[in-house]
Amino acid sequence: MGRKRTKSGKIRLAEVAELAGVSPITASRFFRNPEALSVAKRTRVESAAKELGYVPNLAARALASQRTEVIGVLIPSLTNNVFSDVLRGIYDASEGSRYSIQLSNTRYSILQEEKLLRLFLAQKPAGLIVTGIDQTTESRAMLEAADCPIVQIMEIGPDPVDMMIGFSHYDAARAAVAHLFDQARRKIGFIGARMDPRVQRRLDGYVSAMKDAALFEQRLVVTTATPTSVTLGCALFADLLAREPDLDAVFCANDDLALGVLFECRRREIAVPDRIAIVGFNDLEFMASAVPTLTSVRTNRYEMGNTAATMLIEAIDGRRPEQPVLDLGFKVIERQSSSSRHSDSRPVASGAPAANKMVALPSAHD
Amino acid sequence: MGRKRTKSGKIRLAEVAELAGVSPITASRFFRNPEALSVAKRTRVESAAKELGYVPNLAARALASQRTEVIGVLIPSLTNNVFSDVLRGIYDASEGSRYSIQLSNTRYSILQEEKLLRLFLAQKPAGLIVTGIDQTTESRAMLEAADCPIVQIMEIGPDPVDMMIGFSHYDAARAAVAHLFDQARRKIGFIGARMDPRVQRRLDGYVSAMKDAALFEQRLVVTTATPTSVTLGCALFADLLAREPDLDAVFCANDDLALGVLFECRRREIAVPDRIAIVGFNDLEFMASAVPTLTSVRTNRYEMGNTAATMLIEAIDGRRPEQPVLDLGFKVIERQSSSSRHSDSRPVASGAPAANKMVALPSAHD
DNA sequence: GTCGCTGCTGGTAGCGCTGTCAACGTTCCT
DNA sequence: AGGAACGTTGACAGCGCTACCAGCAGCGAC
Repeated sequence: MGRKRTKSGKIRLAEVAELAGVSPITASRFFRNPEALSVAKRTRVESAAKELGYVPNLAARALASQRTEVIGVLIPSLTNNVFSDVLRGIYDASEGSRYSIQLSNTRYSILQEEKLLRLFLAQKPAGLIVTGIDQTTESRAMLEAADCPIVQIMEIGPDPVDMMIGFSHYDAARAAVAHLFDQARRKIGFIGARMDPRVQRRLDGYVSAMKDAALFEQRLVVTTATPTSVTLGCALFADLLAREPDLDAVFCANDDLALGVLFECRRREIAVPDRIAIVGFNDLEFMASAVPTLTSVRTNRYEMGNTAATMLIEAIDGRRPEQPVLDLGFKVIERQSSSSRHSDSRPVASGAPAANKMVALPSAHD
Repeated sequence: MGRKRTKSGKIRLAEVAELAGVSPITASRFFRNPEALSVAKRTRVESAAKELGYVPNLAARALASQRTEVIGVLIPSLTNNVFSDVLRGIYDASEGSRYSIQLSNTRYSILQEEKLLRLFLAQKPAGLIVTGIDQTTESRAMLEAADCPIVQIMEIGPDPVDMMIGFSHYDAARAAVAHLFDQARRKIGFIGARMDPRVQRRLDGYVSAMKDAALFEQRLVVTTATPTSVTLGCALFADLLAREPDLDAVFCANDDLALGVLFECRRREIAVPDRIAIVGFNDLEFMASAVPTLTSVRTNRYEMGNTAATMLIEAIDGRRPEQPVLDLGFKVIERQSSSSRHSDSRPVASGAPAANKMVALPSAHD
């Protein structure tokens, strides 16, 4: 196809305009608001651009228009599976739009977040996606003063900067504990790693549910600031069991920890769920394939990222959502690891788990 | 810190220059090449910039200098753990440099890759990181014509566009099979998903090793184009076992599949490693915690991304590496799942050329 | 027929920065 | 002493695009 662009690779808007027989400004308008052109000129510019293989110079556009077509995304981790799902949703939503994603990693530090935010804002982004609701005062002020749409993701809270999409980690944890109560479990331990604000809120939910049932004891809780891993799940569970040998269930703040607990149980020949029930959080793919299959709290991570980016783009284009705060809810997916009904020896023709029983439905709005 | 910038948020280089008592161009030089200034002016500009909270306008800089400070990164998947480690390495290396990362997802499509490449190149990136060595002819031509440094990552091959960093998937697979031979395994199955070029080369390595030992049989190979998952590992293993009940080992093209195989063995009460040995690929964190612990081929993913970005940035700044192709090697980490000795993990084979020192995988848990 | 409106088009004037080159002062050589 | 060489600085002229506003038809309303 491309044949004319052999001159020197410098196809400017002016060249397109010349070939189309219009002024540069008309050609410019074609790319920003084609409807404003007469049909005749529109087709002329279109074919001229295609013929020349014109690609707009984004830097010039940004300089002249005083705004960029960049969406800044601040997330705490690039490794955590949870965020890679969210990110995929964001990238998928940005494809086909004219916005590009600029990603930065805060490494779970709100000071780092503040620094990155300052950097982003200086470039006048078209929009911003930030993780969580626990910004520094300074960050909060910058976000509030920013003249672009902003979406906070991963959780919901009472006081959105602008838009917000997520779910209540507190309610989700309470639902997980309630499920274990349903299974007649009483001595329910909690293990958590990293203890970022969202994990902390899961712990808070666990604590409140346990207190409501007058079953809370501090020694049932084992946490660490160390980043999460399966190996860490093994170790934390070992600690918990040493403290509390009568344990009959563990609620893990994420699925990696839950898998570690499962492995540790197997290593020690502790029957799951007969002696100890296990519940994880996030419902990563492997939970349904483990043996026994592992109960978890399903969260809508891809959808969260996708919806956040979609809402943001719509807001940038002037179509603000009628409902700026969106609760995506969660579901407790009951599987063998916490089920009293012994469906243990199932047909083994395939690795696919049997149908899952849903326990709780989307969370309430705050 | 920032106090003076309350005027109107429009601090330009001219303001900084004025406050520092120099010409704008001198102030500009301060940010690009501070060494070119006298010490007196340098400190004056520096403090003026800090006082005003000056942040350069990247769009203006890009327009005037005809180049951007963007490094384009093309990867096939945002979800795969392997790439999130690589990405983390890239982002870590880019921090502190003046380059920012622009990430795009090819979704394992070389046509999509070609399209994205065209898009990137039009913006004159400072450098490019692309995955693998299997580009379309058109992509290859564009890469060759690009006037920026380029690093191909994830594997090494005979004909680098520019720089290249990775390891031989073929050799790694051969080493894995050799390890199984050492453990007196003969009927070694292969399961693979997605079958992208790198997985294909692992299969090639497996096939060649098996043929060398006159043990190759087509029915030992089960593959699918479906994206990988633990559940898929269960299913593929079930297929394999149905075809070949006498199987005594499985080499899995990645660790998710290996975990699925382990779960399926447990479900069917097949003893691992007594009846069937399992070897995975990549050595993700959980492999060391599974019960039994799972043998895998360790690859240096974080280091690959980190080194690629570091090399690229150095090359952009004019310091090209003396060695443009870097083989990061691999190690077969023997664990219980393939060991007749039921021992702890130990490396048994290493694919790194003598010239390259093996650096331990930086903790994949984050 | 004139007025004002709407729809489309074009001219002018930058956006904030850097490439290029010239000019200056100083040092060091011959 | 003359001048070459260097280090340092500044003037100028855009980079490619778009905001803003003006102009100009064509139309209906009075």
